[in-house]
Amino acid sequence: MAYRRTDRVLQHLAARHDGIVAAARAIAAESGLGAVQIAPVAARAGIAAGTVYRYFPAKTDLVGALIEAVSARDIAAFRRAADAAPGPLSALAAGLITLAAQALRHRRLAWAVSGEPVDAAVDGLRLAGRRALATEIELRIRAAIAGGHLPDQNAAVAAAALVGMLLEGLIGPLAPPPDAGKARENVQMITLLALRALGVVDARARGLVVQSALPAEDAA
Amino acid sequence: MAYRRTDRVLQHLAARHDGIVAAARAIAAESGLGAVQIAPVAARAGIAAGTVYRYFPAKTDLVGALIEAVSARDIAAFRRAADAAPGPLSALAAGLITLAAQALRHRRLAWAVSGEPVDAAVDGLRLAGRRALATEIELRIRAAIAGGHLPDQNAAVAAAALVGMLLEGLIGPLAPPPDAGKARENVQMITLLALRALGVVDARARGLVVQSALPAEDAA
DNA sequence: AATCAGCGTGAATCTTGATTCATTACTTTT
DNA sequence: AAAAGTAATGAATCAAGATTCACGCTGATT
Repeated sequence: MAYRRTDRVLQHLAARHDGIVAAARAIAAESGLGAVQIAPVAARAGIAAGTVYRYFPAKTDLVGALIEAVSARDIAAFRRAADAAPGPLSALAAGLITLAAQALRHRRLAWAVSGEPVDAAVDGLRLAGRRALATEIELRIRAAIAGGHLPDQNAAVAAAALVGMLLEGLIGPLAPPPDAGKARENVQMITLLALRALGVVDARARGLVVQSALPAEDAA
Repeated sequence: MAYRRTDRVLQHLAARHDGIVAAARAIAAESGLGAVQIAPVAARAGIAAGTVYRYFPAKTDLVGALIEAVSARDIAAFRRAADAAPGPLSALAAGLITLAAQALRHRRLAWAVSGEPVDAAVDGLRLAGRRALATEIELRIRAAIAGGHLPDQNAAVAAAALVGMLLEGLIGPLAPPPDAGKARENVQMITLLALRALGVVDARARGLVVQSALPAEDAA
């Protein structure tokens, strides 16, 4: 017997694993999920195509890992922003504006992970991430309703609708072109729409949106 | 010289053409755009695979025709409903509720044509249909703003956001399951969200939604 | 240093569908 | 009914990518 998996080896394996996901992510961010193909990913990660299969049984699993990673990041950002806010309504506002800003910042990637056409198998994976995000939003909506800050309504449907609104309005094919100058403006506009959709009156919604200044955080 | 294209022949050709599109549409409605493949479409249309190419230079063109047909129908329905309404705001309400109802009625098809993952080429085609719809909505939003029924806002972004909201909220992967019993309820909920998003206050929005009874029109 | 287990390789193989094209079957014209 | 031109056919061809695998390489163990 030889070659026990020492720490060093384990670490190397983990690094490879992450490197592959990172390569996939980079490609997705640049050219969409469709461009996430084994050969290019491997090339980018500096390994052979076959090697990818030592880390992921199938391409679907790789894409799944990629989607999960991105989703997790989005949800964490939403939660962080919401938790830092003083009340349920501003929590929602902060969370939504954070999501919107994030989506816009990593536009291509966000679209790849949540909207871009791929295939049925991948779609299932996406669903999980998307649902997790919707659930998170739903929770906050419920809280705001409970606190009397929003009219009573079906929080699940509202959450789903908001997710669609954000995605399509900011990064979908209909969204305004990525004019850097107007990014902030668009984020605010969408957030305003979202808050009003929930039943916040115009004036109050505008106030909430302006209040929640976009933090300039970053991360690929 | 022989075989001039008589009426009879021309008619036959047109029927074939339509039959192919219809077959594609049926398959898309049942199993999504991904299932729209030459062989199955041909089989369904009762012809050989090669024949499809006598009518469409490439698969992309066939899919394009399908998408265009469905989009046109949706836009016509929206316009009809909006035109029949008494004022700009109720026109919007009626149009949106019609779209929502239509999407829900032909759920699979609507998703195939507007949301389902396929490939980049098809995406371009979709864009046209989606954009046409958004433009139509945008127009109505502008009218309502001009009439002082809505707060001033970026109508283009709002329209895009609404389209996303409707699609995701009703037929996207996050949408509530197609519980026939609650269909009407969901349509109303989404429409309510949409109107409020535009800045209509809750109470008024609810009134508009209830007013616009869903016409029981139909068409595959 | 010798040995061994698992890692890495990348060319070859497989799969899935779109697309082509030589051939056959129809329609129309004379 | 023969001629002449189209339409339809569907098996064969192509293309794009995912996946496999026999073999060489490396680090771990003794």
